[in-house]
Parts: sequence; C-alpha cells; structure tokens
Amino acid sequence: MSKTQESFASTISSEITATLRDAIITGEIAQGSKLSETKLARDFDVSRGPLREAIRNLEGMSLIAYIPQQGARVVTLSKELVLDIYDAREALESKAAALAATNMSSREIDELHRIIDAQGKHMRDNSNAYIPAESDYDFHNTLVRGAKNKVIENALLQRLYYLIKMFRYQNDFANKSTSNSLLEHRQIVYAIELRDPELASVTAKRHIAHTRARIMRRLNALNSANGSKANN
Amino acid sequence: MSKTQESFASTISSEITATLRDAIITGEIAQGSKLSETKLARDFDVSRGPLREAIRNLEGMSLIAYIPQQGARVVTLSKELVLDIYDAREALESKAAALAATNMSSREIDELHRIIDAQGKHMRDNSNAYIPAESDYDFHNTLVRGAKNKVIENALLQRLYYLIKMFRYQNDFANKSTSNSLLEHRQIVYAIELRDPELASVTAKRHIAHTRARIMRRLNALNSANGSKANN
DNA sequence: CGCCTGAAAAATGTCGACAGTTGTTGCGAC
DNA sequence: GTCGCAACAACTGTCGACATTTTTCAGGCG
Repeated sequence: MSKTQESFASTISSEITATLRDAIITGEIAQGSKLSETKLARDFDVSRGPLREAIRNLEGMSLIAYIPQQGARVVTLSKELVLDIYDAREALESKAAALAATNMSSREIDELHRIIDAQGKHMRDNSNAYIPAESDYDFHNTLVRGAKNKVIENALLQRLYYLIKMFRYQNDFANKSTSNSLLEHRQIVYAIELRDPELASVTAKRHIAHTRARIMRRLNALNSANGSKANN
Repeated sequence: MSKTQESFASTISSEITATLRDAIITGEIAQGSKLSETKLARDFDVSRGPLREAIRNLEGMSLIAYIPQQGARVVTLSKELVLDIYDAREALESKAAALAATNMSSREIDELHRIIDAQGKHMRDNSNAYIPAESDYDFHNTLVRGAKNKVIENALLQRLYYLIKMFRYQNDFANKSTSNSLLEHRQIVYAIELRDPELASVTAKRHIAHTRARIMRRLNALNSANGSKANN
C-alpha cells in the first residue's frame, strides 16, 4: 500500500511506527495478534527501547490496545467497534462540515472541487465504477482540515481514519463507494460554497450515516452467512 | 485535587503518569512549560525509561505535545484551543446523548436522577450556589458511558475531559455552572427517559453550546481587559 | 553594537543487561 | 486420565551508559 502519511522524523521509533502502522492496516499483522517486543526488536534489528515508543505511538492511533504486564495486541475490528467508529465519525465530521462552511478559504473550496471533478471524470471514464479509495480520503481530509479545528482534525485524521483505512483495506466491500457518494460529496461542497453550516452539517451527517448503514447491512449479511466462522 | 482517576497499575510509569497528569491539570506544571526527562527523572528518582513512557501516556491524553528531538511541552490552553475543544465536545456529547437515549439501562438512568437530585438539593441548601465541579463530571461521565460507544467514550473521557478539567481548574469562572445547567441536565435526562434520541441530542447540544458561549464571553472579556498581558 | 561561528553543556535517542512477572510444560499425586 | 504444583522459559519493566542532536554562550569578526 502507499504510505498513509510519510511521517518521517529521522528517529528509529518513528520509522518503525510507520512500518508497523502500515502492516497493521493491511492486515499483514493480523487483528487481535500480539505484538511481542522481543520478537519485533529482533526482526527490525533494534533494541526494545524504540520499539516500545513505536507501540505507544500505535496505541495513540487506536491501532493497538496495551495491557500492562501483558503487552500489546492489534485492535480487533468487531462489527460493534466498526459501527461505533462510524457513529463517532458522523458526529465529528458533520460538525467539521459545519465549521468548514464558515472557515474554509476559497482556495480550499477549489481544492474540493478539483477532487470531486476528478472523481466524476473517473466515473464517466469507467462507467459506473467506484470512487478510488485514495480520492475519497483526499476529499474527507481536505474537508476536515478546512474546519480549522485542531481537536476535531486530530480525532479524525490521527485516530479514526487509520481505523477506517484498516477496515476498508481488509474488507473489500467497504471500499465500494457508489455514485451516491459522489452526489453526496457534491452536496456537501455546495453547502460549503453557500456558507451554510446547517446544510453542510446535515448533508455530511447523512453521507456518513448512509455509509454506516451500508456497512451494517454487509456485516449483518456476512454474519448470518458465515455463522460461527469466528477467528481465533 | 482529588485524583482524577485512580488508574493504578503497579508499574512506575503509570504512577508517574498519574502524578504528572494531576500536576498539569492543577497548573503546578505551567502551561507551555517544557517537561525535561533528565530533570523529572532526578525528581522522581527513577530512570528515564518509565518517564518516557509516562510522557507518551500524557501525550495520549492530549495534555502534552511531543516534538521529536526537542521534547515534551505542556499544552497551552489558548482561547482558540478551548473553543475548539468545546466544539468537538458538542459534536461528541450530543451524539452520546442520542445513543444513551437508546442504549442506557434504567439502572443508569436512575443514577443520572440521583446525581441531578443531589445537585438540586445542593442548590436549595446553598441558595443560588453553583453545581460542584465533581458532581458535574459525574453527570457527564455517566451520560457518556450510557451511550455504550467505546470510541466516543474514549475520545471524551480519555482526552477531552482532561483538558476541560485542566481549563476549569485554572480558570475559576469556568466552574460556575448556574441553575441553568441543572435545568439543562434535567432536560437531557427527561429526553433519555422518553427514549427520544433526537430530543436528547438537541438538548445536550444546546447545553454544551451554552457553556461554550459563556466561556467565550468570559475569555473575550479577559482578553480585552488584560490587553497584552501575555504569558512567556 | 550586532551577528556569525564554534566549542561546551545539556538534552534526547538508542542500546544491552538485569529484575520481576506471566505463561508454559512436564512431572507426580489422586 | 485429570488435576495441581513446581521448575523453566519467555516476556515485560526498569536501569545505567553511550551516541547523537540540540541548545547555550562566549569569542571574534564585520
């Protein structure tokens, strides 16, 4: 996968953080599996110090859970957790859209246009295809940054989006943004251009709620189909 | 101050985390000041290892910002950041209230009643007094936990509330919840009892928005009064 | 007088080793 | 054969020291 964010500082721990982050997102390191400091230190050929730092960083991204005296485990994206994530995202991103309607610069709005126009072109060129995941991330990243709220930005970009990326990467169906998504993106940009926070909030809220509902249907279908095909 | 949360594991780093956390919240360690690993390690008479862990933990609570190769600094609660915090809180807590209306057990609703009844009694006994800060925390903690959403709960209880507690502790006026707050608490509980997510969401949203507005007025008043009385 | 330079001081980054805890395994008793 | 206990192995927690980077500040140049 393309690096989520280049995030380089020249420290070993930050490099390991990025490497592990991507390995977790792609599923190369399985959900629920344990991250052994000793083993990883051998693998990366570094001491355990930087590794502990990296694990703490991943904990800050919500990608792992840390239990004292026991170690770190990769988060398990249960159906409940995924739906919780989308509820939280709905709350934060609808507020972000409202704030963006007030605070976004016209230059940033242009950027939103550029992104959704590219999405539209891509759909015309590949009739009825899906929006590329990267392009969808671009749209939401730009929207969130336009809100000019560091707390919301941090919660979404540094925490929830990693989990969502992980979920999408490991569940093909979750990447299938239809033409509905593009339409909803257009509505959000329209509301922001009107400088109408209420409308922007409602349209963004619905956009996320629709995505959540689609995911819930798919997860329920998988559940009833697979029955007891639980993972260890 | 009373310990925010006893959070004991028998590890040194967790104890130091709790101690530093409280020192930052009370302002004993000033906003914007640097946390020197070397110095703190001497003060606590431990090696730098556990201290680095503690600093990472505090970073996870948003109480400090960490800059590679430079170290950790206590967060500075600028007017902009405080208002951002309350906007994020409005988004998350209104959603929490909506979810609580659906998911809260009757036992938990009873707990909410117990809390606001105590608040009412306290106000009658000390005519027109303020709601004690601890009691206000109790109310919101119970509400948020009742939403049964681990992501929202984590964002509020493990991050935003520490910052809010810090702001309140260091700004006396921010603690002055009037009888309005009690009334709004009652409205929220009422909506939850009705199992009406929409009403719960709106009432909670207004409650936070009112608090935010009151704080904004006070901060603006301080700003124009103090002029250039900036801190180093 | 101010600015640049560079060496000294201090701080952060990393390492390897030891201590204490947790989890496992195999033996023995019932 | 099963349960419980003990020795062992593996892992996390902590430490002190070394390496590298940043900061400080005194000296000299313009």
